[in-house]
Amino acid sequence: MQQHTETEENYLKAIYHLSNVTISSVNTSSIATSMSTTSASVTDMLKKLAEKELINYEKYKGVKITRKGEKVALNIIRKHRLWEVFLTKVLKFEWDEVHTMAEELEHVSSDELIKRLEAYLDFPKFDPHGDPIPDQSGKLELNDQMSLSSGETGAKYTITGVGEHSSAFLKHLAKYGLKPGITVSIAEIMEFDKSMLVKVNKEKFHLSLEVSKNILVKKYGAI
Amino acid sequence: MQQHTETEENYLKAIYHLSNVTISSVNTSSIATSMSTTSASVTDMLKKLAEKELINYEKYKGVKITRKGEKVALNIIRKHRLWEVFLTKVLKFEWDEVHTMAEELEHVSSDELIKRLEAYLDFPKFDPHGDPIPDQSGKLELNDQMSLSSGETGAKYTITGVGEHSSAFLKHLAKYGLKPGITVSIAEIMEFDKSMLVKVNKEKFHLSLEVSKNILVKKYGAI
DNA sequence: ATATTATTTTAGACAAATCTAAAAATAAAA
DNA sequence: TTTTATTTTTAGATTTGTCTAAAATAATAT
Repeated sequence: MQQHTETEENYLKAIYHLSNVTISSVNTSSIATSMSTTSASVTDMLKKLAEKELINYEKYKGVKITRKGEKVALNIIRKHRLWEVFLTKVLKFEWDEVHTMAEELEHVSSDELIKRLEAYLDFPKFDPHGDPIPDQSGKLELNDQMSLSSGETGAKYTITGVGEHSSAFLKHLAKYGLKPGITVSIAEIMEFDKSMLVKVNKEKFHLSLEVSKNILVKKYGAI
Repeated sequence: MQQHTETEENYLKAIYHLSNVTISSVNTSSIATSMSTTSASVTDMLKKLAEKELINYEKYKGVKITRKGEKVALNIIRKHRLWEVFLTKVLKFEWDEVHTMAEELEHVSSDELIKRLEAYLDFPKFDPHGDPIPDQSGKLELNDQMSLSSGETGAKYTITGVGEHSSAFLKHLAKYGLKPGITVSIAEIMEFDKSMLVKVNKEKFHLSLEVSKNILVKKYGAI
């Protein structure tokens, strides 16, 4: 069952994620960027993945992940997110420091281990960043969230996730105490640069558009 | 800090274990056997480990682990055993099925993760097989246990560990419900083959010398 | 449409860990 | 002390994933 190398799994995960933010097919250089490697290396790997029917690949025409490849990717993502819940909920790590550890743990854990871990954690539906956790068959609950940047002045929102997972961004949010579960209200939206003033328990923060764009929310009370 | 490959770590672990059951230096072929590989591969790796000063190696003369190498080995063993406790105590796996999973987890977990896991598990001193868990500095509590095979007729003993960790042996013991913590009394020792009849809560089992030799115990009440 | 630029692929090399087969060194036996 | 047997090491190949530099293809601009 577990017939893929760690590297193959990482490529599949990257391709899966890129597929969700790409209109047509995923191209070589975007994979190279997200994997911090060269296009030449990516091309080599694409051949291997296509050989295993995990992706559909045509020379010079980019890549589409197959049903089979998607299942593998979702299984890795499932493991990653469950480990993130374990690290924050059980071992009390901060939500902005668990990504790298989960990145390693996701590859070593057997399906059976993960099944038990999931039960032990009481079947969480979302990870600490608000991303949905696929079930054993790969199904995941869609979280119909909006970007804080499209909110209205005076309205109240509860943070449900983030649109950017870099450590730098997460640490930036952590400084303001912003994370999933926290409720904010928009006090003012600046006309000239669309930056906003938000209120969190009496404290006010100024968020640039770049930041508010990547904060995902639901209307307060809509959860 | 974590500058060694997984393979190097596995070799060090094997050499460390072999050192504890070997009078003089560890030879190439015993390492090859315990790693299920060839002597040629072992020789290659020994050069690499010697280069890093993790072992002392002289051509044709075998190997001695250095202080530095021992620290690395003990750190891996620490991780392995703490994960075994987690898998049995928290995820409710059986003691005879956790070895392989721990073998993978031991390499991915950072020292910080393990420190937190250890605290969460309430600083266990022994793993599910009765083997001592090294602390952060590599110190481990010596368990002064004896082999059940050297016990006396009529005496009562509590199982504290095993001298053999193969899955086959552990599953064999599991069939009789024998594991660390269980108390047995020796009903009879057969003269001709040193096999023994032991009593566990009113049930009697016949154990061959091969088996009783690898069951480690303490006198009942001496814990 | 042709020239220029950007992207993608191939070719050839490299490092890690492994293997088989042959050579060298050590240990055991005659 | 030779001879024989065993163990260990070297030599040369293989696999996986990577790289650089060059060639091929596609996209853009004039």
